[in-house]
Amino acid sequence: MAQPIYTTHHGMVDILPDEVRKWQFLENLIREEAEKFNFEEIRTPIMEKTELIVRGLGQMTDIVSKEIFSFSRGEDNYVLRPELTAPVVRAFVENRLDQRGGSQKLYYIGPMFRAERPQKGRQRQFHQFGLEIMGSSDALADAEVIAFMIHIYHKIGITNTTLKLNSIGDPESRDQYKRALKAHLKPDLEKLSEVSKKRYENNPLRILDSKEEEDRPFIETAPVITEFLSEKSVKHYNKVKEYLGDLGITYEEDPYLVRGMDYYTETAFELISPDLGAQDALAGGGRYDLLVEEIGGLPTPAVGFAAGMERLFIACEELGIRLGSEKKVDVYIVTLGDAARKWGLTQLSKFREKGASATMDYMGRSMKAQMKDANRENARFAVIVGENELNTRQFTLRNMAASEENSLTLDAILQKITGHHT
RNA sequence: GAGCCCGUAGCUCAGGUGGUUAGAGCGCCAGGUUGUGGCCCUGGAGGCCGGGGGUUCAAGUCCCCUCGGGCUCCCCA
Repeated sequence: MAQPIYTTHHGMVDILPDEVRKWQFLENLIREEAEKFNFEEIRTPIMEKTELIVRGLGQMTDIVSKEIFSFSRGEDNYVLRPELTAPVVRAFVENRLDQRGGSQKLYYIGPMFRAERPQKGRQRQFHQFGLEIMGSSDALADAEVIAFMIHIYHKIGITNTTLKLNSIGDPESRDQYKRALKAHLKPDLEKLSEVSKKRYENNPLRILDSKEEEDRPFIETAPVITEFLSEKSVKHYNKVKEYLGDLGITYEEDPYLVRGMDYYTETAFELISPDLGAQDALAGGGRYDLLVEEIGGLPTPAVGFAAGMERLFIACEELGIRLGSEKKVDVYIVTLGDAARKWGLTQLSKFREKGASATMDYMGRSMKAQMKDANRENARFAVIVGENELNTRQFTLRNMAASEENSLTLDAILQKITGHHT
């Protein structure tokens, strides 16, 4: 096929009208449900200062070290946001949202950017929705965040998921654990995979979710982080599990679950779906009690999650779930001749004012072609107007699905259509 | 960053061992019905066979390069 001159960037896709319908459906659902949970939407810029993302997520993370779209303007370096927790925290601090009192419950929907090699369920521009509760260290907050996440998938009909749960504790117990883990691995360091060798120094925890075959035996015998948790962390983790139990949410504890960003503390979780293929994480999140302070705010505990929207759609497709409705229009004005076309143009607004959607042909096509178009557009009614109708002021109203026609005045037609409508 | 697979109409795909005007279904447009959609029939538009180079009398078909796409590893949403 002849190649188009201009195309989207590798891994970035156009969302076309037929697809947008399901996006709007999902976005509306998220907004409705988030409002029910009393969350408020926050929108932040697409780009952020590089320093925020590097400090927030951690220099050594995969995202920062190799997946960032960055550019500079003058002295300043920017990145296209790869996730939204750090930007939301920035906005929280910058705008002193803590001064609104109580805990802040925020949700977001929007595009993120990561310069990875695209594959199924992975794009360079992708979309996430998520929420953050800022200001509470209570396990109730963890439970609510997880409950909302699960709730959305259940609403849609995606129920065959696994919630993986872990606690990575506070920094002190994590340091102790790191030391123990390194001590455990040290004798066999040479036998570990290349990636793991590198991580041994700068990010030993991530060795735990290595999928390299050669690492498996050493991971299996490794100490488990839960044994190193402080009393406080254990208490928190137990509370989270207790609350999830109260909510009837089942989970699977996974002591090897370590999340990709450095800012996580205590609770970590991921929602996995068997319908996604290689990229099986639908959503993930956790607690980040130190991030606000790290970024320059007052010490503020927080917890949140982010979910991939494209991945949610993939799961829907696998499960045969259709989101959103068919396109349709209430009225299609079919005209014959110039006078009728002019009449049609001026009458469209009458229908629109009454709350009905209305359209007509713009291409001067035959009546047959217009009827065909009305059918394709899924019109509920066709209003047919030619010379006869203009003279008698009696217009033909055709119910497309029923194939019934009546000759009526415009007022009667308006009433009939909008009556049906409300 | 590494591996594997694939590029023929808008879409899904046919085109044995190279052979003359490159096909089908769906979709699109028009006609059959001088004022009536979906079904049916007929016709039409639409392809530098992703691009470049090579082999050959002859390349959609064989070889090389390149671009684009898909999947996988790593990691994440």
